[in-house]
Amino acid sequence: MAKFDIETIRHSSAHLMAQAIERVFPNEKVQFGVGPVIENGFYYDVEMTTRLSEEHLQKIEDEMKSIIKEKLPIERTVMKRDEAISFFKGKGQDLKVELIEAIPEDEEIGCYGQGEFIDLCRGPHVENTGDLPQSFKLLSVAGAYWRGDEKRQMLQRVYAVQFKDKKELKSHLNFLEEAKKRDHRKLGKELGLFHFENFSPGAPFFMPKGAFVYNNLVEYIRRLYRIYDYDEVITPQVLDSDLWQTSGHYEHYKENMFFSKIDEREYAVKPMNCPCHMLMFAHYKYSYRDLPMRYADFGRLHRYEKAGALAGLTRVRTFCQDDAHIFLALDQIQDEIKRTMEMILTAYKVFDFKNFKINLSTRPEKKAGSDEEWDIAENALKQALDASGLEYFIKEGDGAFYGPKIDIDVADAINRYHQLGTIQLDFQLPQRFDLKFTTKDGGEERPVVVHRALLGSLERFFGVYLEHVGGVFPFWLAPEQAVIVPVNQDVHGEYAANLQKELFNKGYRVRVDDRNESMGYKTRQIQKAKVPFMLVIGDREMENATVSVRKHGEKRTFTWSNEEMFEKFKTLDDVKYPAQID
RNA sequence: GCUCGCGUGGCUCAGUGGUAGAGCACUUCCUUGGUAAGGAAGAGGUCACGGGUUCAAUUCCCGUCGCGAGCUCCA
Repeated sequence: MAKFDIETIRHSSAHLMAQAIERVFPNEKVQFGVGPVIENGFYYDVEMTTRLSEEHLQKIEDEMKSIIKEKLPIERTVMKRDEAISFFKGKGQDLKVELIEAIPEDEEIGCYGQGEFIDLCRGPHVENTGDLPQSFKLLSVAGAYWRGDEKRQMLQRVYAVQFKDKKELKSHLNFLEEAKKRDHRKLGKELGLFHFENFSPGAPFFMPKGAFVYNNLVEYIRRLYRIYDYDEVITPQVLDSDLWQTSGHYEHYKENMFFSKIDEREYAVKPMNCPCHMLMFAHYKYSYRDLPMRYADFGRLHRYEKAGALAGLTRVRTFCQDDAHIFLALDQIQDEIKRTMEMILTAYKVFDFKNFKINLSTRPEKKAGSDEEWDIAENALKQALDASGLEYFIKEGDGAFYGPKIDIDVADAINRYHQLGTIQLDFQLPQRFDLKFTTKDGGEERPVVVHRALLGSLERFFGVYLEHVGGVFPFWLAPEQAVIVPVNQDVHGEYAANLQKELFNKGYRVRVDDRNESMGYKTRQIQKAKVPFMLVIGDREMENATVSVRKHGEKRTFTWSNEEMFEKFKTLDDVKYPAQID
């Protein structure tokens, strides 16, 4: 199978699927849109009256396999534009005609045919349907706008995965299974961390255990703030629309905001903290000596996201960011970026994210600010990254209109990437709010603003992290760190309760399971709750001042003396304290 | 917002044009147990909501809300 690369195989398989669809529905006018190769497979967009279901997918898949067995030769033909247009018109393939019309006049039109099926295509393809491996699977069908335009009709998009052999296909399907098991929505419900209610779509309800973890994440970030010299502020939830006019959100972001009218005044619920921080900076007069000034804010944000865009904790309507805005002079950018990168990577290490991609996005076509400012800003970001020695990628033209940015995508335990941290330079807001600071020579200068977040949205991070650890929180974050199980409640219960008290007084979250249930039952429950340690206490342990330990996910047990346990717990818990500065 | 699918006790899910069932969880009793379910009994549901068809709707149809897979969006 080394004869063709996987791209070609997937591409030809897309044609194969189209041919199969036509055969499975001989009495129907099936129109084809585009059928490109994507990561792990391919899809084809079709327009037809039958709504494709699971059973249809199976039939199509079977038909594809039989076309492979027919070993149809795949042949390329070239047509002139007019010829191609009338050919596809004749076949009723209006969508294809539209595609051809979009091709420049002087270009020749390539087509590939296999048996009765012929498709517009640039190629390349395998030489024979018999060359195609059967290592594919049709996964799903979903709506997709023709040409990605929400004003055009919606087609049915059939998704498939395809690999070079069955082994790879199987491992990919296993990966999908694994991902399903780790789904944060599932884990959140199972572990009693959070859930949703119909009364407020896109708004998670964090139950006590979930709230504990959530707050502990915030506490960790606060500890970093202490070291990195941030000042936390608290700002209002609802502000007059005039403010959003000034900030530009009213103009650019109105569709995503919640409004309310009271006392004949229009208010908006804040979708971002930045305007509040701009007001704070503008409220007093500051000197160059005060910069950089760092305002951190865990304020609650609300953004109206379209109903169809909501998804678990990854896309919500109410959330909070580990947000901060840094006010600084132009020549302080580079140092500050370096510092911020260091801070971000410190946090990722603690959360056990090992791989990440750093992207630097530069000026887009539609941008605010002068080219000189952009030069300074982009160079500062570049130099800071270069100095850090980290590998990064440049995304040309992908910056925000108000300034360039650095995004960090981290890989989770099953190697899926998620964008978490972001560092964005902003020239716009300081201007809109007419921010100034006094310079050394007594003059005035406009500060630059850096928006930055380490975890991004706490909600989203919670979801990503929950999937990363598969629901098994590390000791320092676990809502329940250990459960003590007395072998016999009457004999060992009191001793267990005393040990629990001692651990409680040392600051640990430990519970005694004194329910009238068997040990096997309790073990199962504790394992399912993914508690880091189960501590069993019976005669042996009472006598020797030890505990029988079972770590989550392990079958074997071992013994710790109480002293060893205290020591071990302390080490594991200390992770939450970031390294101190020199 | 759009397309398709889904919505049944707290959870996971069966099921039916004649108003419902399992397992887990919960309650009580028995059991005093050494590492993934000891035993028994019991309680718990306007079958998401609103309308329509029908003698009869949880089941069929329409609408609303919510969820899921995508599309679009994510200055």
